[in-house]
Amino acid sequence: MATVDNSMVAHLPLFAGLTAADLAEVLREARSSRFAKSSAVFEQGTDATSFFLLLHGHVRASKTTPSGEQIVVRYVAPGEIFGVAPAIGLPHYPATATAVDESVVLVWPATAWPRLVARFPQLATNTLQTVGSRLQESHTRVVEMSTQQVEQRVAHALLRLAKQSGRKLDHGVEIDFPISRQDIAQMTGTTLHTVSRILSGWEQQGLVESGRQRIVLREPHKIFVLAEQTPGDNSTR
Amino acid sequence: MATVDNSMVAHLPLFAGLTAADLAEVLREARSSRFAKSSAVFEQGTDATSFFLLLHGHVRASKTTPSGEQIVVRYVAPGEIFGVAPAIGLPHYPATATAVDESVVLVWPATAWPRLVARFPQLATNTLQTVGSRLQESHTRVVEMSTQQVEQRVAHALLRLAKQSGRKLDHGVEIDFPISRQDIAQMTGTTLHTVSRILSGWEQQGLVESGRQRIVLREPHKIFVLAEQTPGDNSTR
DNA sequence: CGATCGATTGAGCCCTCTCAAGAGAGGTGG
DNA sequence: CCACCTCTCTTGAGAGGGCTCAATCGATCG
Repeated sequence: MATVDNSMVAHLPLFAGLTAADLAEVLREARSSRFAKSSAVFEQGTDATSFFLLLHGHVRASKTTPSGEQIVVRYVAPGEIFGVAPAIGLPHYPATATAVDESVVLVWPATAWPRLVARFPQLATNTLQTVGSRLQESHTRVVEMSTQQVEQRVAHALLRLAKQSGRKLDHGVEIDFPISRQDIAQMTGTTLHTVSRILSGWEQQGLVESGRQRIVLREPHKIFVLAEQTPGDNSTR
Repeated sequence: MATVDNSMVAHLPLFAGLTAADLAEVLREARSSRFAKSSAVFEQGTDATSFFLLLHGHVRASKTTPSGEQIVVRYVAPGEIFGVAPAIGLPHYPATATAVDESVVLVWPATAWPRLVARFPQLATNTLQTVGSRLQESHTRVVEMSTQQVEQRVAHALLRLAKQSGRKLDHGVEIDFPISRQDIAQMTGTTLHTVSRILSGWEQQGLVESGRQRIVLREPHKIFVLAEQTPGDNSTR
């Protein structure tokens, strides 16, 4: 296992306020690990024995209900921490993490967390900010699911994915990892059929260009307008 | 402003790991404040100048969308912290906090947070756990909104409220603060009309007893069964 | 005792889900 | 390299859960 290149991760929010020496000390406890496309990094319900930082690739965090339905919690982009169950005191992972790409992650043993936090309190503060912004995102999602129609929710979801993991092409912005209609349905609380119909409609209007697990936003601004439009604006809900 | 009674709050998770002397030092920076029923503790979008700990009463955190729709983020019970925007690095409150009861809170100035955390790192760790569990709750809500029908969501919401703020009566469990059909609708992503119809139905079956801003669960177990039942269990969603 | 706010309930509609087929794309093994 | 197989996507038809619109009732409070 090679030493991690410190300079690559030094600027990440997780390590804000740490000196180079501190960083080296933190990284010394981590090992890096590679995950093939579609392989699981960890499974919902299993012991939370590690926490992670994504270096390359993309990871999908999803939850499965007792009755077998799945929902996508979030997509993790490079530079983000995930599997933070140990940091928030959960003995088991509340979700499954799957590499959707060939992915490389840093892995710390859960037992390192208390030690690292005691030594570098900044880590706790930085993680608190990260978890806090995820809480905001989750609340945003609740608001959207409560107040918007499916088409608006899908539009918002795609815009967010494009912002987080978009690759600029000359004819638009492409979501930088394989994503299916089913995935989008699980992000927006609908069915793959409805997502398919919506994307087909957008395709005919020239808003998107999409195929098998692949979506290009051709007219992000028009999609944004779609996302914001309130069909029937009911303020009493 | 009287000194806060330390023994009342010493056992709270926020202060876990602090000595009595530490606690005194933390509390010295807080003042206590009273809020009348229906008054705002803080408003969404305003500067996050303080963070709070609820001592008595109940506080509703709600978000308003640009188009005027409201959703209830959570109800705060005594002993919980709220308005933690300063701790998670938000310059403005992302929601409005309203006392639904006559309520008493401890108030710290936002500027105290960095100082307190530097001096007592345990505070950051403890807050991280709190924010983490709220993230879990929010995800649970997303899962429910994605996979369950309105009746199940209402059942879950009421059971949660009863567990968090239920008062045992001889004929059931009463939600310990005023809560309207509208509030429940805003917690579950539906309309007050649908909530009203559901509760009317339950009332006829003897599951609940309810009135103006008042709900008693007469048969918590039967409501639990209702909450878990999956009408049409669709595992492909 | 009037006014305001919350709750109830009916009627009709529509957005989205469910059920059902089928087509296309990509991967794989012989 | 081709045939096959699987996985994803598409699309139609029909049904229904919950929303919208509308009106009324009841209770609480000043």
